[in-house]
Amino acid sequence: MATTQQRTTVQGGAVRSVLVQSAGFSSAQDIHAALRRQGKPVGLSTVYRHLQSLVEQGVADVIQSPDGEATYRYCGETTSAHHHHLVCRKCGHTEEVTAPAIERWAAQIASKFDFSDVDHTVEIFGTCAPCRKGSAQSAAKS
Amino acid sequence: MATTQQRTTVQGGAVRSVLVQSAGFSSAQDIHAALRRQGKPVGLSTVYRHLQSLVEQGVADVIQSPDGEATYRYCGETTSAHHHHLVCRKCGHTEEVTAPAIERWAAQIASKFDFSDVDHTVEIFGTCAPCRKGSAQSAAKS
DNA sequence: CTGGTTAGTGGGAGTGATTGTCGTTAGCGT
DNA sequence: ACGCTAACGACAATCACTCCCACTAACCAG
Repeated sequence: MATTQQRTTVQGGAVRSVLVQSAGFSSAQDIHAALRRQGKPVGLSTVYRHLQSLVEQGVADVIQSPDGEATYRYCGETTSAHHHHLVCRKCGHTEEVTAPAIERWAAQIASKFDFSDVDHTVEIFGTCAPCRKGSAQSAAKS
Repeated sequence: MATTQQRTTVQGGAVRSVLVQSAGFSSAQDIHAALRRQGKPVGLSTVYRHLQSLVEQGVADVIQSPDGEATYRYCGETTSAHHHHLVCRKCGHTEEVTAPAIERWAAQIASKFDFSDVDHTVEIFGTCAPCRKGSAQSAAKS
């Protein structure tokens, strides 16, 4: 009743599936390209639409890459709780990290300045060991 | 010899001055508009160029606003050290916060997963007390 | 199974931020 | 004051993302 009707479409599943399969964060454009590669020429608009709804449903996370591009990652079932990411800026490999201390700190800071409805973003970028050694990391994206 | 020559231009000073005067984070476009308003029609390219160099010099901070726009803030003299921000998502008021614990935690996480060249972003968004009360805050931006 | 209703689709145009180009302008050392 | 060249600025180009709208196909009766 309350929930708007959601039709299960082929494209919706495809987008979700790509997101699930990809290891780290992928941009909408990446996903669109991957879909075409798989022989499923899903429209760009559709990709964005599904990405947005996945985010709203809480099964996907968005972070803004340093160059201002929005990147998405499937984080649904594994982590119902709030968490953050440690992302390799070369291969895109992502580790999920939780830090209760950070959450507490954020809440503390917020109350200290009397801010309400507090939200926060914490992302750590670095270079993972494999990428550091084999600087020619070309196997990331086929 | 070694250092590249830096010419002190009127426009450079103007951009910097606008950044210093503005309370919170402003987008490049905002700054450009402010400059025109002040009767200094500085070119948009020039604004971006100066903003970038200010960031490189470490006197300005950039964060990506939720809608993907880059926003800049003057953070030079007050804080030579690494710090983060608590931003009111209504009026844009910004508090600077430092958290050695966070820095330590980030470094710890990084070494745990053997990541090097680590960088991180921590931004806290909330609604400050004044904005919460007077929910009809229209005085923020003219 | 069939038909109607309408959410979902797609592609192309539109938008808005940011970058690149290149001839012109104006600091700065001589 | 002169000349060299960094900096400027207007516009074109790019790029991620959104909008529009006619078309397709899911879902629900009958």
